[in-house]
Amino acid sequence: MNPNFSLLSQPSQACSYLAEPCTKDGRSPSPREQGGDSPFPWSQVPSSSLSDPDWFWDEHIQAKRARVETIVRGMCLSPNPPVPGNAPARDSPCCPEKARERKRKQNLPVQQGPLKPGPAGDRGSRKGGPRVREQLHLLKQQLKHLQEHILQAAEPKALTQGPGGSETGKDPLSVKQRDGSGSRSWAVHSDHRQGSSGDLSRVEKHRVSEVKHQSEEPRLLPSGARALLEILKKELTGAISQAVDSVLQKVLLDPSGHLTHLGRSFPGLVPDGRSEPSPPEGGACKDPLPLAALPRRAQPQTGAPLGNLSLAKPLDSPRYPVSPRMIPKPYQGPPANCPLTVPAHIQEDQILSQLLGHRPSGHWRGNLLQDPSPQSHPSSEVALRPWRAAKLRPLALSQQRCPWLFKSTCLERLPLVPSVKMEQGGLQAVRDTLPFSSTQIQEGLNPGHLKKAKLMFFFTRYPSSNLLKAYFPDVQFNRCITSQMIKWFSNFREFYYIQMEKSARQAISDGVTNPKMLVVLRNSDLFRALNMHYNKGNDFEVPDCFLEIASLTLQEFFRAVSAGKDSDPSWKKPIYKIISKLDSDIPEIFKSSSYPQELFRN
DNA sequence: CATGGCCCTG
DNA sequence: CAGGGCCATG
Repeated sequence: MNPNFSLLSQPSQACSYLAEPCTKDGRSPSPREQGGDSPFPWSQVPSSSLSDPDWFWDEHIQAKRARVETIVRGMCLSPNPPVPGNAPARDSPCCPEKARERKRKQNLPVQQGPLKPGPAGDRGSRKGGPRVREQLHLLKQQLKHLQEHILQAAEPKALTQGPGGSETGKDPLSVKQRDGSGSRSWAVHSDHRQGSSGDLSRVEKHRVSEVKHQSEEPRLLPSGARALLEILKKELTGAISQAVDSVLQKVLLDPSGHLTHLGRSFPGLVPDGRSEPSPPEGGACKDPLPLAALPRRAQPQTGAPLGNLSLAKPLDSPRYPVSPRMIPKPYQGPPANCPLTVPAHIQEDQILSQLLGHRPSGHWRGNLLQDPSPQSHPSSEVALRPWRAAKLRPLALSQQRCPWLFKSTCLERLPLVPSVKMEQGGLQAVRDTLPFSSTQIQEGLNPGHLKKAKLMFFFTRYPSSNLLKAYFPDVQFNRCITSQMIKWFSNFREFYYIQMEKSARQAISDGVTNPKMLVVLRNSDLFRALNMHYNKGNDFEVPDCFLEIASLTLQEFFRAVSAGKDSDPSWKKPIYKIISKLDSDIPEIFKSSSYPQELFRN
């Protein structure tokens, strides 16, 4: 018995056990923290606005107004503050252009908002913010005027209310006490955090309170004035409610765009449920390491046991200095047979494919939808079936994809677009401006495809051509392409089996007798070799299931060789047969045509 | 005959 | 990794 080999009690079990030993390594998520989910002013809006005393102004109108004000303030804080002076240069390619866009947008119907945060989301928000603000501003002014009228009409007493302009003029505390909304304020607070429904319900609440107040005040007024007051109030509140609602919708939709934007780094986006999907207490086992503590970049795509987030890189990428942020660890192996991983993948796929993979086509989809050209495919289908869309419009797809594909291929060795954000900004611009001319994404397989194929090898050693077709939606498959890709995997296997055989023989010569003692760990030479081959740059977290398969393969080779079967010319066949049955499901994320982009960074 | 896998070679 | 030959399947 060689004590140097760790024991794998049950080879066929939870994949995440294998790598445990290496589970430490203090990678700190801090750098990402800064760049990632931090800058979301809008996320602060709720709290700041709620803590604002204005909220409890008993005068309902004032309250609404305060809300509007708050929202406006929030908008000002939003990612692209139009505030002069500190305009983030990185995000504004060219100011004149932006201004033009804004102008243009102003003429458009205000609808769009609820339309879906889709592709145009980013731009929409950019222009939407200011636009909404201006609308609000107008409304505010109107409100002011109306209020003045009302107050004049009402009575001098109103003067004490000092409604004029100061939304914070009044002492909120007294107000609070008066209507005993102290506790309610809290409720509202929590409501607000709930999201849209909360906001809506709050609006309702205000409406209710309106009624109450209305019954009180008006009796002091002459009937005529009272009627007028009521009408005005109604109109006012109605208008404001609408405005507020629409603004809220915008605010709530826009951020979602941003969210998805940084999806991978924004914790909130990752359903907490995600932590559950880990294998029955086992997979995550001794990894109570809360998700929060882990580099969050890894989470979203992690559909699997996070068991080994860290085993990650015992190896460091030799040549290219990788900033921590650049190590996305896109995916944690979803143990082939790990249940529970599916939902996560799906979610991830939805999110990513919408904003990553299909962002480009999404762009087109957007156009399609907006431009109801009769001949185009039913937009619903196009919208609903990204893949379909891609297939239906290969030309468009290639046209749009090419530019940035080129770009990334050219820059293959350069730090790659760190995130979607970049793509949205810079690349989108590039895409929009580059001529489609030299684009023949066509039947060509680019290095990205190869890389992706290699990564897929971690999950499947014997992919069917259909599977390949499914996972390379941006490839126009033909006989040639298909066989080339099949050939790739054949080559991958070859290397893989060679390594396995070599390693098995090595173990034998090392005196190992029990195949069960053979386990492929992340710090083993074998793993190093494999990783080097399939995951050069080490920017992908090799899934545990692969390690398990590798271990098994190793053991099989060991058995065969030590049994002297290698004298038989086709002694490997049985092994192949075994291994060929152990393919795992490939994470949905790989279906994203742009997924490999993420990994181009070496 | 077509497809796909393995093997060997460059 | 690509090519080409060989072989097993269907």
